[in-house]
Amino acid sequence: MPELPEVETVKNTLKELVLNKKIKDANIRYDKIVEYPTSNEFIKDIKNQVIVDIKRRGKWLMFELNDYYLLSHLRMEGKYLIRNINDPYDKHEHVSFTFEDNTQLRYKDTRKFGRMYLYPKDIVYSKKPLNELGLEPWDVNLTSNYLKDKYKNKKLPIKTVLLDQSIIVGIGNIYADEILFLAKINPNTLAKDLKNKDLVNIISYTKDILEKAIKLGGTTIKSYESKEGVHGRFQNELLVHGKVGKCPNCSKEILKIKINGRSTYYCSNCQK
DNA sequence: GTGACCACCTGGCCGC
DNA sequence: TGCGGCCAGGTGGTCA
Repeated sequence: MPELPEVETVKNTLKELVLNKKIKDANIRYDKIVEYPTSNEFIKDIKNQVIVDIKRRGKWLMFELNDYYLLSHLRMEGKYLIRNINDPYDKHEHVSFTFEDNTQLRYKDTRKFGRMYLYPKDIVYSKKPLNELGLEPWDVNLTSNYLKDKYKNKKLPIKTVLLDQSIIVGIGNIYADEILFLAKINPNTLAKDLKNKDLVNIISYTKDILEKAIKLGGTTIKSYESKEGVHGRFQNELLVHGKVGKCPNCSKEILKIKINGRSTYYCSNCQK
């Protein structure tokens, strides 16, 4: 999916395109994308709202409106496009927002995994999903002690635990592999068994990698693009994820395994 | 509370 | 060429 850097890139791109636009109508072509409220309420409530800001929390896009927050998760393949009101719909464009200038912001999602919520501003942080999210990578409270406490009973591989959005937000399958490679941690190591220096390294490399990926516009793999025609460049910087061949450190072979059903790439020599 | 497994969907790729 | 099976960057629900 779009992970944190990709969502940040989408956020920044959309801010240039739709900020201060007033939504005069909305259209939901696939109901399940809107998790809350009902489709009818969603359309009724969002009419005449102005997009006053766009923020990000973890992998969630937060469209700040006059009275509401529209939360949008792109999941695996979601993307936003600007279209004209008369442009024909692609079969994978499931939600559209029409502005007063007759342009439309359309949500396109081939696999229909993306989800949206619309909450009044005063309760958005107390409701799912925002109330279940962990710390941002740059949160000053993200310390080795915080991770030690969160990991103390985790009998799961660190690869799996890094993807847990209730601990640290924003890390997905790609960046988890990169973080563990740089921290020289075997992805199968149980989270509870990590040493303090491992936790320090995880925090440090998480910030480094995500910052670098944001600067490069994220990672473009297969279907993900920040918006149509815009490709991230971080895929050129990936060290292990999706690599077959030799480790950039030691020249031993990069292995591909499954951990809890997720493809995982690592070097068995560097990551003992 | 924790962990394993499955479902959600579609399209691309590979082997036969 | 056509078909079946597998795989894909995420998350939530169910069950033991």
